[in-house]
Amino acid sequence: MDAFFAAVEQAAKPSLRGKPVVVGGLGGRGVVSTASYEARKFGVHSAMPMAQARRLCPNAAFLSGRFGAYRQVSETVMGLLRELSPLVEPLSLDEAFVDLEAGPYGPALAAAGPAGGPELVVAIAEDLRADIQRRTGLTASVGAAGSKLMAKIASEQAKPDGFVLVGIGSERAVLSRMPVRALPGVGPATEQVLHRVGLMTVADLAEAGEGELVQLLGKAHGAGVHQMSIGFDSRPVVPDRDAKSVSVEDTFEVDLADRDRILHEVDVLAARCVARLHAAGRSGRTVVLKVRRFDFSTLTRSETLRAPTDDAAVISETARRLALAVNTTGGVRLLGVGVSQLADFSQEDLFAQLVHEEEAAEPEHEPESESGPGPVEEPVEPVVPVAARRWWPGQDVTHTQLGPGWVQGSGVGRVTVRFETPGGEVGRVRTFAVDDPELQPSEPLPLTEWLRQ
DNA sequence: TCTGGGGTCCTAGGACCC
DNA sequence: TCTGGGGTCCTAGGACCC
Repeated sequence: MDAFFAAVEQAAKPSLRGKPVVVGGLGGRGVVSTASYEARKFGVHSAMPMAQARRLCPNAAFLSGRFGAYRQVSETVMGLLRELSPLVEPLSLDEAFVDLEAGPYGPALAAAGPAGGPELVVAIAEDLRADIQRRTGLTASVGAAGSKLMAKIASEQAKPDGFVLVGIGSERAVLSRMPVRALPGVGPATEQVLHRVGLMTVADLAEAGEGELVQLLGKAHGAGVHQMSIGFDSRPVVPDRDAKSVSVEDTFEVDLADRDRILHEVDVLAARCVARLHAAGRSGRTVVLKVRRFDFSTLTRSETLRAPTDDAAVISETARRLALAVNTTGGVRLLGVGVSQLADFSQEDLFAQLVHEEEAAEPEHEPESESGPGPVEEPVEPVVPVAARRWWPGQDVTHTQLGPGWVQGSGVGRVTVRFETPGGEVGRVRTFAVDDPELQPSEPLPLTEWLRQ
């Protein structure tokens, strides 16, 4: 999908169409998640500090994300992809690989031969793009090729709102002139290493050979980069990959210095992490604490338990213990709590299993000596988040008299709302007291009639 | 007003085991 | 009388992706 989050906002909010839109963290330490193409003209791009984006493009609309709405659109798009093949591998909310050969067009594609069938592929891709446009009101770009590598590169070239086919056999011709950075997996660090020895293009990499690349980049990465440089990629499209870790983290508006405050935030994060674990019906054996200090130095500390757990108290205590061993003088900018080595069962299953075993073995009952009575469990759940401002830019609201709209901004006891809907005209703006009882948060509206079911 | 959040994969050293 | 060679697990960090 093209500029996905920003495009959803423009589709939902008529007044933003054709205008620069920036979606991302609105706090003092936020970064840009997505910039619309209009905002990109000003130099705004993903991962840029929001403060810099505001300087570059002060007249843009700055919105925090509405992930529920993005997820809705994403599901519609993924559904369309699954009509093309059961083998759909999502990379994120707005991007996926599809193995066309495994789907209804597979036989026809095979019959057209390895280099043939471009007409059919073009037709499939353009139909898909039209369907996505019809169903979501948004544009998508499609790359088609004989491998994930080349399809990905083709889709980059197709953006925005386009289609690019890399025919079988033309991979090296397409790749050769590209900068090394165009290969997925070659980021700033790798690029620097390669540039330092004069390797600038993908053709240079192919010529250098696997030996030299392994020497420069290490075994796995070097071999992988070399394979890509000669256009070789045999990775299959894999749907439904199980997550290998679950983590949550928070950057604070102001660095945390107080030890008790840090421990409290660790508890809050552990609770959020456990909630996600529960929702996924999984447990984990390794607890990871992440700390980013005032100077942006970042470290992790982990502890592997004897068995997987999804118990909030166990994960909280472990994370706190790890936190106590970290030097936090100078202040903490970010804290994170994660769990890995995931197992497919939840704690309830484990207990049930344990009880069974104990009943079968001997009636002796050893109390869980985990921590005895220990410190009283603090109520970590109901803590009001710092960002509990009731109104945030972009938020969906409904007014009892004026109907649906969205928050443009709020401050000094006031909130400004624009009343417009996806299918309607550019709406008018009204301002209310922040505690106006006639104004309530509401659910995102569907972008098109098609999404309305 | 410097630098989010949620992931994946790889490497390297030390402990430990056979 | 002087220290092999593998394998696995754990921990920590780093690069990269969206």
